[in-house]
Amino acid sequence: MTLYDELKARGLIAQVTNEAEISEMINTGKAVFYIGIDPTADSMHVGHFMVLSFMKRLQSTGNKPIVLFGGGTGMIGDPSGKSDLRELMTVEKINHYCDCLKKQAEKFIDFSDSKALAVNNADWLRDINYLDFLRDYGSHFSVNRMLSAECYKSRMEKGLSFLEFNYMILQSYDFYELYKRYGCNMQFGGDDQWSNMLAGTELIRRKLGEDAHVLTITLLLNSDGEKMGKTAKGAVWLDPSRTTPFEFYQYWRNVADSDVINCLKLLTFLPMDLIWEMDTWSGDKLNGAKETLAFELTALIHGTSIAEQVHDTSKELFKSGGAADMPTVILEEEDFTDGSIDILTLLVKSGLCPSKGEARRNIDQGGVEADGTSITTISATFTIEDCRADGIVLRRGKKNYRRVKI
RNA sequence: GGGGGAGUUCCCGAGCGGCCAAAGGGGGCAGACUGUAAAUCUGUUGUCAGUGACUUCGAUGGUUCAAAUCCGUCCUCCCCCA
Repeated sequence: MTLYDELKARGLIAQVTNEAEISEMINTGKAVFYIGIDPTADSMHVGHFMVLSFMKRLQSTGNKPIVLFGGGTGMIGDPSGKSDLRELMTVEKINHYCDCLKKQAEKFIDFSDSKALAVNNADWLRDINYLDFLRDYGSHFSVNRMLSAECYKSRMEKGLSFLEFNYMILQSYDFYELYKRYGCNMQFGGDDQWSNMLAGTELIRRKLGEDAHVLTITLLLNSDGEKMGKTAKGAVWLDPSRTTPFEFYQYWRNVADSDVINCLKLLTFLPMDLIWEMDTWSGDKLNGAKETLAFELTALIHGTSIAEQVHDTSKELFKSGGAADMPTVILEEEDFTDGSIDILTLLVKSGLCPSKGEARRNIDQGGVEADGTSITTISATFTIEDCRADGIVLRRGKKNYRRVKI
């Protein structure tokens, strides 16, 4: 199976401008391609991971990736998929984010011996002269065309500022610039970037009369068509200080039956044969596929040893209700009054409940356990002695554990 | 610049000067059922305290015994006209 066929089989490819040429280039390792990442936070999330592993797949057969950090475009903000104007960030913040993202990218992509390139569009965008730019590039963009683009449509009702409207132009200019500088003739990105990316090929054609290509990567959606990689609390981050490896593992361990195979295809590097095999599984067996998914992804991002660790922890926790290694909170003597602490305070201190009211509710509803026994009254208390040694294993609901000790 | 409309608790969205901590939906959380899945059903969903207190309805200042609801100013957004 050629690389392109595999990418296709995995369902990674959403749209392409010219399949024949693109597959030829990719398969022979001749592609010089770029992917843009805008600095919107100090860590990447799952969407970025897909894009990065896509690069990795291509790099492994000799294609040359360019990672473009949006130090310039970050000043504007991409309106695609956003319902509201994003808050403008300071330059310091943008620069800082770029640095953080770059560090993360280096974990996945091999930048040694210029096998890959990292660039920042701040280098050419921030010093643009407005008038010159308008004359040289603005003339190539049709407002009518732009307005019909999918990424602006949704904003036509909510309102779109001129600032954001320019995003597409700058992204196009990036492509053009990279084409000239590095012979970069392909751009990859999330499928929501299709129109932005396409505009770039158009610009290159108009300015240089040459063809450049675009390929979009399937967005990771669940069977209901919602974006995956998000929790109630926010995104699933790659940075362990934002989303702990345990939480990360659990997120994937808990995906719906209908999404496992898709996730395995899109996110892991497991051979397709194995995934086809898993596709025939059902019931409890399919449940096992989720373990594989969670383990594989955690290993890719946090390393094998950490993946094994959280894998074991999860198993112990859910089988026997206890584990040596689980989120632990250390209490201070001051947390106790007269040598004891009540369950409500304890739940809040442990971080299991955000407020005492919430803690009270969880207890009332029979959702709290301490060391395996369910707590039935909110007046339950624990002594300092209880918290010594291994401490107390608190559990809220089915999946939230915390060990508290002094 | 002129005219009109809107800003409500996580989100959407109702809200008569007192009966509003604020309808309804979504989401979240907990319980039952299960496979750490989905679907379904039940409960719950501002904070603190055992029925009461406290802080919320863009910001700020008023009117009133009493304001999310009335008035002034400001900020933000949307629509129409230019």
